[in-house]
Amino acid sequence: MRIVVAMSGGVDSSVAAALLAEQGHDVIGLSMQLYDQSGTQAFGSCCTLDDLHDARRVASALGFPHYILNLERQFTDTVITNFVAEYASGRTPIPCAHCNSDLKFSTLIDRARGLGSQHVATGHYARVEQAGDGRWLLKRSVDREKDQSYFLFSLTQDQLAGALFPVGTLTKPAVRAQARRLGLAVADKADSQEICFVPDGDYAAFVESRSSSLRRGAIVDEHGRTLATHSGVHRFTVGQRKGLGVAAGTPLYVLSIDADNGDVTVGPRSSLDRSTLSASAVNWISRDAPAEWTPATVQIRHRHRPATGRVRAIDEDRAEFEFDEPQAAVTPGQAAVFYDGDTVIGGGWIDASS
RNA sequence: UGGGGCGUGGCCAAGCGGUAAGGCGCGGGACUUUGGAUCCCGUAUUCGGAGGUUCGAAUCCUCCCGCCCCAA
Repeated sequence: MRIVVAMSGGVDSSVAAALLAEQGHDVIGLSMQLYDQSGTQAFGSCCTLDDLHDARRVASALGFPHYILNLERQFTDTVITNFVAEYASGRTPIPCAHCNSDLKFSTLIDRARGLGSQHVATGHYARVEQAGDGRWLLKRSVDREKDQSYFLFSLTQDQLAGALFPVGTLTKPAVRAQARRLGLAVADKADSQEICFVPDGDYAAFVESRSSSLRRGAIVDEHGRTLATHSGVHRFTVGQRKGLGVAAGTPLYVLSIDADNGDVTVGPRSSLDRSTLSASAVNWISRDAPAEWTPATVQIRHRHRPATGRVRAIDEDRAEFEFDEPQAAVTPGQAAVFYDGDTVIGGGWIDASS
């Protein structure tokens, strides 16, 4: 069948494309150009000119077509706009999750259809399976260390129906081994990390350059006493320890951020624990929204060890989760993804905790 | 300028004659397709200043400088 593969230029998507091509599929490689690269500075880790070039080389070596889509405007309108707005409002965004749902599995899938393909493959470490009732399931990858199902929680049934994750059943070492076997030039390329569109990792400066409403304010303790001032709520995230610039004898962590008055409340690590969370824009995948408390595990950030507890839907849009054991730093803006074993039940964006 | 206390790295702070603990902060690294966390490493040739005593002082003595408290 004809399959469009989203190629970032990294090892994973390259191997994904190569394996599908090797299996005899009619592969078309697509790469997304996401931001202006007129500058010569070294951009982050994904989708740079060099990466696009790497993707092209892989496609060329394996003999399938490769096209570059200029999605700068869409990327700016969705991912970057959301990123900046979230930070400006005192929340902590996950651009990768938005990139997946807003670009890779929406815009890209549209282009795929235009190319006569119903399928989009990526290099994500996750699995898609169809249940007996026809429902599409999103599951963790075989390599639990690399699992990226967390970033894919918002995929709809339609999107999952057309999604393929060829490396989801492989371990990372196996993927690299495949890359070497296939003679791919990217076999030893470093894993990507950090925010791809922030060149030097200074996301605060990035936000400052794109936002007109930066909220300055005070760093206060749990009793409301001012300890210091800060130059913007976007520079903080719940659970943050470093960068507060306040020496208190004992480590201080950001407990909450109030973008309305600019207060960043800090306190000891023990004050970070929460026993419940609520999330909105919840996407239910493996089942319909549960009206009753349902046993589940939840991941509240990438690489968070899943916590046990129970979940239920509050209404059409929202869900709440009760932890068996308190969890530290439940952060608004991050995703809460509910699992039943390896299967994603659903997930949403955290907006409160208690 | 009566009485008392104190001045140790950016902050806090041990040490009170034997050759500068520790915490926080900060810097670097590891980890990581978000941010954060976590872990590891680093961070005062020098103790407000100048003399003196001593084999040897941040630690004892003298003077000076600067803070704080009480009393006026």
